[in-house]
Amino acid sequence: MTLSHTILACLVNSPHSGYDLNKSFQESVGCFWQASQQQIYRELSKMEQKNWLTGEIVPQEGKPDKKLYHITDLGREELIRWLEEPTKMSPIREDLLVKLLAGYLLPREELIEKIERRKKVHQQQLKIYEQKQAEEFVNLTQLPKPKQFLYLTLLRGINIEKDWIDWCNQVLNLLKNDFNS
Amino acid sequence: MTLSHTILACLVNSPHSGYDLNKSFQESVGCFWQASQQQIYRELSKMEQKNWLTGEIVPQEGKPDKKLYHITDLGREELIRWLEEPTKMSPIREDLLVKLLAGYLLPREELIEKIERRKKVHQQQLKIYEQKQAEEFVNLTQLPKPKQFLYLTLLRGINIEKDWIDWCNQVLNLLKNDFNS
DNA sequence: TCTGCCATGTAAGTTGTTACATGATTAT
DNA sequence: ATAATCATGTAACAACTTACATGGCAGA
Repeated sequence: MTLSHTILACLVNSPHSGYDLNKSFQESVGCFWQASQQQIYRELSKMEQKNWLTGEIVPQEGKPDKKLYHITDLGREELIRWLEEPTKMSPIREDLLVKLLAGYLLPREELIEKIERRKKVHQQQLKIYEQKQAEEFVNLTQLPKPKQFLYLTLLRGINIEKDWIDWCNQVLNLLKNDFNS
Repeated sequence: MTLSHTILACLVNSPHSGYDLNKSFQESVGCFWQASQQQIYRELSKMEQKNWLTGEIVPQEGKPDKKLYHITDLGREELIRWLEEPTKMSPIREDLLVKLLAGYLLPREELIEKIERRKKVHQQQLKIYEQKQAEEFVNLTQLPKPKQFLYLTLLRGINIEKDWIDWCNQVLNLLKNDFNS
């Protein structure tokens, strides 16, 4: 159950509403942890019950009320306990690779198109990350700590995307030049 | 539900028992799809009910009977239908990155040790993959098709491991030299 | 004798996905 | 008018994890 710990990590510095968290998960956190809105809200309720968080209802003008969640001492203790735990590797489950495993059942052009489409997706994502890097992380050493550590995760995102693009190129080369149809 | 399709992809060429599949998932398939023994057996039952597979009980000497699963025409059709579908990106959920996000809450040495431990794991896995590459995939163009396509997935495994190692080095450098404790 | 391999499964609980539901405000 | 943004939730189902359970054979 690490979604709860990811949420704790987000709340350590500042309170967030479910809505805020959902946006974070789509933006910064999304490069290493994905969660849907429904998961987030359900998890927040559970965490409030466990007293890892307290919810504060904040009225707003012209907008519906929001519920700001603050981390409690218990929540912070739990986060630190978990941080110190040994870390397991996360499982990989990649549809595209399964399709490639059975790729000889598809017409060659169709397969190549699939890989090329995927390559484009990663190129786009890379662009987004690199833009962020250039905009938000200049003068890295002068930034506040939480921001510095966020940078390390962005770096991972950039590496992953570059790596995917490399692999796509390798595969496209093999499919086009070395594998006979 | 892609576990079933991964299993179909494994069974296209030759029948396997649940036990065989479990081993495949630990070895070759494991670099892009992980599944536990329990998941595999449960999925096989479901697939047999849907008539994607037929089970054949094979008595053995000195060993318990095994149940060999064969793909049916329906199963093959389903696989091809799925292969042609557009492919979504798989979600990433990486504990280590979450820990890094909150890394400023841990003593610096502890964090560095975590990253170094992880780096070793990836170095070991890379060694295994590269050994495989050298042993099973010489004369790539002369190998049978299914083996050629399996190679493309191994290539992905190798890339992933190298990429992790690179990232670990980048992070270790930053933590040791640029980030003040 | 104890570990590991062969071979299959059940049960309970936690996570993740998909679809549905509400309702006001702001911008085009 | 229509869509997008803000903001929160419920319900049902599918998938995954962890623990338990059996039982014979082979080798150190």
